[in-house]
Amino acid sequence: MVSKVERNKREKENSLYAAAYELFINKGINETAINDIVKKAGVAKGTFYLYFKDKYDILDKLILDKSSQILNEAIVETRLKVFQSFEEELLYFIDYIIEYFKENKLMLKLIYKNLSWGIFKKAYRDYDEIHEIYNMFERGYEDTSLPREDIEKTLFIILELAGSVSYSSIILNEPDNIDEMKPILFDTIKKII
Amino acid sequence: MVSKVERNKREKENSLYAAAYELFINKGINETAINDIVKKAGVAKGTFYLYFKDKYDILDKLILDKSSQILNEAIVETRLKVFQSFEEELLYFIDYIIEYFKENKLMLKLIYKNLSWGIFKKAYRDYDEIHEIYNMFERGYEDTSLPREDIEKTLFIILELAGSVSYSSIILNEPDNIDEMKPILFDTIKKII
Amino acid sequence: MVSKVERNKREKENSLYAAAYELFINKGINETAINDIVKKAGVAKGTFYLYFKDKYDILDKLILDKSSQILNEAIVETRLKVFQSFEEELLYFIDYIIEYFKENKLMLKLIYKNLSWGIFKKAYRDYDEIHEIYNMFERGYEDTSLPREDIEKTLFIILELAGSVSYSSIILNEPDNIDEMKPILFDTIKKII
Amino acid sequence: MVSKVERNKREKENSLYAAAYELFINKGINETAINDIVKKAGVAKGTFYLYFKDKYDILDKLILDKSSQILNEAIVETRLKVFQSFEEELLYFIDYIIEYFKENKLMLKLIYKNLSWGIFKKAYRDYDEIHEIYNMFERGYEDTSLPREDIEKTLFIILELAGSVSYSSIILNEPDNIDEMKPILFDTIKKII
DNA sequence: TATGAATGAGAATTCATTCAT
DNA sequence: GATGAATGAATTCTCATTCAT
Repeated sequence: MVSKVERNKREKENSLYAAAYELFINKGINETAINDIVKKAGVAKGTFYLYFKDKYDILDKLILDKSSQILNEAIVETRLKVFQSFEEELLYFIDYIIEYFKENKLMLKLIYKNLSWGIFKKAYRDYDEIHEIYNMFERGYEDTSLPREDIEKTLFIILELAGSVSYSSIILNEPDNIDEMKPILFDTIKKII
Repeated sequence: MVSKVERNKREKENSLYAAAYELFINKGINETAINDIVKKAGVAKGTFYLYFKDKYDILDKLILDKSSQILNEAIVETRLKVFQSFEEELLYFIDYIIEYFKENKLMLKLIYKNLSWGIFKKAYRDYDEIHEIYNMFERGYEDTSLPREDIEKTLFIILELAGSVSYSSIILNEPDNIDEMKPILFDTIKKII
Repeated sequence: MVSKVERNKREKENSLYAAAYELFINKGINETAINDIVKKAGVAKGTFYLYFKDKYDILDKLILDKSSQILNEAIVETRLKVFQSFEEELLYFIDYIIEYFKENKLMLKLIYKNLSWGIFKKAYRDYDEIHEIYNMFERGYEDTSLPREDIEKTLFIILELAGSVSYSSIILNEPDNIDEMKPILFDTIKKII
Repeated sequence: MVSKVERNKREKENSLYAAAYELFINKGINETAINDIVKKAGVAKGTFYLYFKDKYDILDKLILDKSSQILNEAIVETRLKVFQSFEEELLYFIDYIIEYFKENKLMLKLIYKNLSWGIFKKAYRDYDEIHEIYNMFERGYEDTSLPREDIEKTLFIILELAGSVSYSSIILNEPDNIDEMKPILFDTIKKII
């Protein structure tokens, strides 16, 4: 059973997360002070330090949490569908994430600029569902003689490509908006796999 | 003739650039104070504000300057060589930049995290040599029926891909070091064009 | 019961008020830096911003406080006396304030140059005693058919007159010192009421 | 004959005056830097110091100039008219100034808050026309046995009264707007003389 | 006279962190 | 665990004034 005290702790921590997310998104990270976070969260300044080391600690945890969540959602959704080919499956997965970020531009901004592979590797260890991305990809290549490492690297390259092109087109509309870029991006990915 | 005063101004401005670059690279942007910059540059604090609005102003100008410079160098070097094919030419150009950043990791870190396409578009307008990248690419496609815009977008995609993969492998060794990644990156580019 | 913390806060705030007053009076407002205030008050610089927005915030509050205090003192003293006529009562009240400022020239200087009617209206709302001035005046006019508004305006005119003449004669000895000006000022007021 | 050099000097000085006036009026004195003034005037920073000691030097001269000018205008206009009585004449004179400031609120603000009697006495010495105010007043009292000094003081009192009431009603609409205050102000002045 | 780049002291303000309650 | 007043170093930025040209 979770005690009342325990629940209260969780609530405080969560309100800190929620406040920090809101502020990082809207004001930017540099412009957000711990003071702002605790005020918005409705807790005392000292309380922040009971849960987090500093601003970058809560930022990292936030990024990790949000990005894992989105990836997981995309995986779950992809698994629910049936596809004719691996290509179709992969593009559906990527498209799902792109559509998500189209609706959540600010979150994309926050995540993309601050998601380091260091954080991501942690997620890879801790969150089982993330492995599923790799598994899907590996299944797609199981008939080829490509060494396992090269498969991994190719996956990485595709994800980097999709990530950087999406970021640029969604956030900056450069070189064009995401809907114009998608066909070319998808064509390019098809060529790669 | 350039007057003594004019020469003196240039010197101050340049020493500010040099100092800021050194500090941004080694200490990081957040950790560098205007105070640090002027001290290193050997000018008075007020002098900084004579030339720049704030820290981010000098940063933007620095990024623009350094990245244009590198691109230009790569273009010039590529033009000096003779190639059998467009593919060979493009890869030489990309390789030149990758090799440059392999030797200047800190500069890559500074530029990649802070180069916005907004800055870059400015460079595209102001620095003639940058157009040359596009021209090279266009010549490569002159026999195809691809519309001009799609050529542009494809170039963009290739540069984004090369950029993000290089950054990740040079700076973070993820998913592997740059020398291991290069063959796969180049293969991928070949598939795309 | 007032907690220790609460008492401590009050002490800090008061020492800031006292220090600011001393400095504004003796050095002038422009010449007083926040630094001077906190040093004199014996608190940390940040503490100032815990209580006040900036220099003009503490100034306004100070002016409001001091002027309300003096007005209140004058009202209380006037109420203690018995007068033959309203004229006598009003002149006693005005004289009380003039005499006070004769002894506190610097305070007069500070208040007069910075007391805006905006601040004063706030005092009128918040400090009950201030209403008493108006009540006294109204009683003096209760037999006349003058509309209420005109009574108010006449009071205003008399206070403006007394204020500006006192300021000029006490601070600048213009056109003569206050003791020479008083008979004429009082004659003038008698003519008005 | 005025040399070209001489004319040029005057132009610079005048443009400094004009710029300072504009800025003092619109931004306030504290918020106006010498930098702002020279920029607006289109002269070099050093030039300012060839003509003025500091910000308060140009301010004083400006105030003196503007207020003398207005007084003079009022005097000239008053002299052009014929009046039935001295009372009528004085009120016309005061009304002229009030109407002027009704149209130039910002100038009133600047002048009233910064016109010290010290400056004004200087004007009294230097500008002949100003004596005319006193002369007009004295003529009004020439049949009385009032000593000269008391006449002067009464004039002073009336001007202070008119000044402070006008300022308050024009700038702050306190206790009412100037058009509502005028009848009472004029009645009061009538009672005084 | 006129210029305007350079100065650097100093003013305002922020903010992470501590710690007594 | 939770609080929030207090701290003061650090940072940004301003601006009057000088002086070589």
